[in-house]
Amino acid sequence: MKGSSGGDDPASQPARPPTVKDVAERAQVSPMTVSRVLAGGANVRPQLRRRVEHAALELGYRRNENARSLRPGHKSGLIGVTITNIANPYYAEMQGGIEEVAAQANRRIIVGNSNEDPDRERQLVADFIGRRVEGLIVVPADPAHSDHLDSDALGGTPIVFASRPVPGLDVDTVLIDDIGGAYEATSRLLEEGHRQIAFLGTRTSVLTGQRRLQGYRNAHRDRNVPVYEHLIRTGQQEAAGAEKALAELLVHEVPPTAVFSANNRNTLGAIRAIAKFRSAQSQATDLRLIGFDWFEFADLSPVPLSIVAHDPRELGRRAAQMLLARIEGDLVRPAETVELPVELQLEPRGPQ
Amino acid sequence: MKGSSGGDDPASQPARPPTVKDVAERAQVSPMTVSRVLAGGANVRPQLRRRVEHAALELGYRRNENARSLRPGHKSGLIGVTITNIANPYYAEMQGGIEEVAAQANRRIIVGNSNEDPDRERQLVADFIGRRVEGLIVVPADPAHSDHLDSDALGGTPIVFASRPVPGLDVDTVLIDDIGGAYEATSRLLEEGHRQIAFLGTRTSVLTGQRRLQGYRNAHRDRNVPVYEHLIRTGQQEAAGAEKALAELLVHEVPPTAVFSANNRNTLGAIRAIAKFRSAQSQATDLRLIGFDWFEFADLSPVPLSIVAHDPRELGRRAAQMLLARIEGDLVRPAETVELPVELQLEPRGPQ
DNA sequence: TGATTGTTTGGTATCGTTACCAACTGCCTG
DNA sequence: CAGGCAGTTGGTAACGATACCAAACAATCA
Repeated sequence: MKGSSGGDDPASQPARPPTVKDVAERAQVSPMTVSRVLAGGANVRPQLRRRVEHAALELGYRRNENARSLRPGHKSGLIGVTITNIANPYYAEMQGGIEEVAAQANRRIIVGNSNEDPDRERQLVADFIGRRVEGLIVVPADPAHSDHLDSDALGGTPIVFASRPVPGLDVDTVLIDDIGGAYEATSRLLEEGHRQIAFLGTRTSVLTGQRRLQGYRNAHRDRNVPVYEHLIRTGQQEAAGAEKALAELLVHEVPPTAVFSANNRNTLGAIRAIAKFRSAQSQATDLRLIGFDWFEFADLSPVPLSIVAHDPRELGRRAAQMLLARIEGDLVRPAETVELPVELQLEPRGPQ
Repeated sequence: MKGSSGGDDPASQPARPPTVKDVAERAQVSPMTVSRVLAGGANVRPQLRRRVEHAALELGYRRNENARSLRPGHKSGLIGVTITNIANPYYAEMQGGIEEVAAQANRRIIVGNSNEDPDRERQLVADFIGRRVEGLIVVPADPAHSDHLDSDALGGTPIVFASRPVPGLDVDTVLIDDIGGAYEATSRLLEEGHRQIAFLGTRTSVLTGQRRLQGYRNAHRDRNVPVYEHLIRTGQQEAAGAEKALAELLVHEVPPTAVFSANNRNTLGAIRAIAKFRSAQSQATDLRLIGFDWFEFADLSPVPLSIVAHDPRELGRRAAQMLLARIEGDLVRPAETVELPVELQLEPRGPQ
């Protein structure tokens, strides 16, 4: 490296990155020879090879991958990822899993935040395809507006849905076993003798929430235990709403003796509601609480808590693996949906 | 769109994405006219324009951005981001802030996980430059091994360091006010009358940790309060280590009456240690605890807690803004270091 | 020595796109 | 009716890299 920053002459050069041609001139060879050296140096005289390597180093030459990917047979090495909310630790973990597998396959990920907006998602996907990504991993923003995710619309670019299904599209999908996890948790509560179990969840247009409610209902049905509809409270996206909802239920004439909360936001609200209710009442009326999703510091909950734990990182890994399988040839295999197992932890443990 | 997936003939075509040439043939015009239509359609007869638009839609044509970025004057629209640990919610938030600002400037981010390994970081940066990213945002893995981040080595690609400084490199940097935050927290404890304040932190090769320790020392120095060196415990990267370290201090002959913990991992360990110590002792010996970093559910801590809160999302935003300023022309302004303010929250609040 | 083989090197064309220029159209003006 | 002009269209070249072929050369054998 030379001492100055940028090109050779700070003033005269317009700081254009060097090309094979520049390296070739400096090494007094043809561009082809430079290309050959950079490709491994087979069938190049050692003397020339050293000269070229030296010139490349001096100029700070880097192959232009965009130009390279233009040539027939070459791929971009990019995988496009759209996430509904990057800042959510759950999806952050998932992205970590995707990146891990992609990196092993020498691919980079290009990430966009759809912010739960299908229009934004459409733009992002269009941009990614324009960059000739080899494949897409998408957390679908809205199953009802997903025409742009149809394989026809993608022109053959492989795609995998992560975390949320899109009914009607025949596409590889990786999900958490929402139904099974909710079923297991509810069953546990029923087996412990509870007959009035509150359900706290998000709005049911989020399919994940819908599936967890279904597991709750299935568990009741299979044991011939009636569901108290007034104990089912959906629509709480944030902790504050969940706290309010449970607080109302606790003073109902038929109050719950146990609570199943369908995600960690609702669990947090439930914990607060129970903690406040306990300090208001003189006796220690501890409600039984099971929540879907692990969260940091779950083991420090001031209220006894069990959780349905799962591994978003593994979800990301699996999605990336399925995508790479498609990319590396298997385009005919029928679309597949994988449901990752969950684990009912009676005592929450540390990070997974 | 046609009914079949991929090209026109599922069997005969090798599923190559359509090009301007394909669209031109179908619309019975020259490639140039197609290009013009796609560029906005100025000076094209409406009839032809419609024919081209129709043909493009039918074929599912998308401009190849890689080919486009090859032409002089055009940029890649990519920003490279390397993070030491994507799964850490702190950096996930930061990435969210970067993406937000980048998206507004119609840029995509391409993300790699360095996993605290400077070699991996070097590879990622090389790859990004090969893809002709317009700029880089890097959380430096190891300040001592950062030659590859020198502006000479980058060949003029603008770079911004986020969250951690690299002494010796004259580069735009966005930091948290570590020293000030630690100073403020420690000062508060001293003003409350505490004279034996434990310090829990990471290994000091992480400069962030080093800066927080400095703030702790400065607060003592400015008030002429001696520091008990045995109360300073660094080297705990995870909660388990922090719990053990504090447990040892609590049975020391000169035990702490308050604890300052320099990051959320250590805070978690401290909470656990204090909770266990409290239940072991019969009396309620509540240690005063202040921790650096906000974390989810901090308000649910079973042990009284104050925190030094800051906003990683804003950090990401600022880094992206500084980078974009460089990209969009301002290459001569001298390198700048910004320290974002922190807030001492005596009662932890919800997410920022 | 001439023919044959193998190695090293460079010229040319191409990937997909678009800037630039040239050519052509139809229309208006002098 | 020639000349000019605005509007429209297509040909050519270039961005950076490299696969393919051909040329030049050295080494080997009959």
